[in-house]
Amino acid sequence: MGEKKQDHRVRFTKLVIRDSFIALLKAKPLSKVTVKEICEGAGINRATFYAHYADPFDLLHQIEEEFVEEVTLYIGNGAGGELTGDISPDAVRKILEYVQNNAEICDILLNSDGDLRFLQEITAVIGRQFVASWTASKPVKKAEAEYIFQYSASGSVGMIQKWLEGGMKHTPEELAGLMLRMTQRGYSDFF
Amino acid sequence: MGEKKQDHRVRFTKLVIRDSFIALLKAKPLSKVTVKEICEGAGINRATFYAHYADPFDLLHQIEEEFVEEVTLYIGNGAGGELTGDISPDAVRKILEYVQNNAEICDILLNSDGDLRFLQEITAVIGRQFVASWTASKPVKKAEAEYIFQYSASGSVGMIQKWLEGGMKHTPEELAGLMLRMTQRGYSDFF
DNA sequence: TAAAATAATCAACACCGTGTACATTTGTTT
DNA sequence: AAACAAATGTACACGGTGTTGATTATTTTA
Repeated sequence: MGEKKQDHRVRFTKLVIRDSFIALLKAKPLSKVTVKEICEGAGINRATFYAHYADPFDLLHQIEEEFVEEVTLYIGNGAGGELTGDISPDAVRKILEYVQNNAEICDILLNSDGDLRFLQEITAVIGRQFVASWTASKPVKKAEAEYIFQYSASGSVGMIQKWLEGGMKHTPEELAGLMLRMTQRGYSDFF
Repeated sequence: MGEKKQDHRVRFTKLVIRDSFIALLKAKPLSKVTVKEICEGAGINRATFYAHYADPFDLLHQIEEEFVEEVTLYIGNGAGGELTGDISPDAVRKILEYVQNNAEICDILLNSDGDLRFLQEITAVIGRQFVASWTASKPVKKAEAEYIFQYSASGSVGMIQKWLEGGMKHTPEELAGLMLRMTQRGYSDFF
């Protein structure tokens, strides 16, 4: 957001690099993707790559950051922004729709040869939202709370992974419903 | 198990390689660990490494396989082997104790720069156990079942991750109790 | 539109880890 | 002691890396 509009050339370059990179990630793990390959696939000089990214990891991180930004945006204003004590079904649905619309990248980031650090980051983001929602409405036994939220967040992300893996045969609404049901049921005993 | 007892030299070599490797993994991600480093740390010739492993990934996979073997072993005979319909608290406790006793490797495999494929494998193993336990005792609505089991398995593994991350300040019993409580509560509504 | 600024290209370079080969030395087993 | 297996040392070609400096192309500005 703080970024200036970039040169058309830069926009184009970053775009082809990104496309080539993702195409490669569909076929092999990050660790085996070379800068050379990326540039050949993008039809770009290798020196140009280094003008924008330190290495393929750096490139991946930038893609991941974009993703986190988008998701936290959706999380922030689910049904309108207010904390109801329950996680807003609307927020969950919106996130799932976003995942659906970006299935290609999501599958790469969350499944197969994805980045575990990133998975933990996403899980933490979602977990934090659970914490915010629940501690606002009900008192929490601190000791157990962390584990419970972690359980719920990991479980939710795991559901999303399975959903992606299976080709998203269910609607975001269906999945959101199931997810909230599991989550709230898990909490009901503790607070 | 099917392996013959190895030459003392081989045992020693594999041991020092493994130790050196793990030490490196504590400091940097697998993708940045070189064969050269491993051998220098192990005080071993590079050619010797290649006599036993194809590359560092291969080495990691062998370590992971050992781990999975152990865990599936504990899962199989929790309270004695029979399926009660509930997941045996004893089995869970034993797994957690194993994790505790091998905290160093577990932390490397499951947290930080670990292998996402491996995480999914472990999750699948645990999920399968949930399936076996529950479908044995109660009828399941097939459509939702997969997601629910995935949720529970991911949640459980997530709890273990957090436990490791925090330095295992709680006993295996405490964690096992919390885990089963979350899991069974999640199911109670569906079956 | 011309000039200044920025981006991409091209070619060349030293560097380093890789994987393999083969002869040699060390140790294990029979 | 002899036969075998494992580890060492050395050397090699190969390929990707990251950087540099000069050149060409494109965008911005004055």
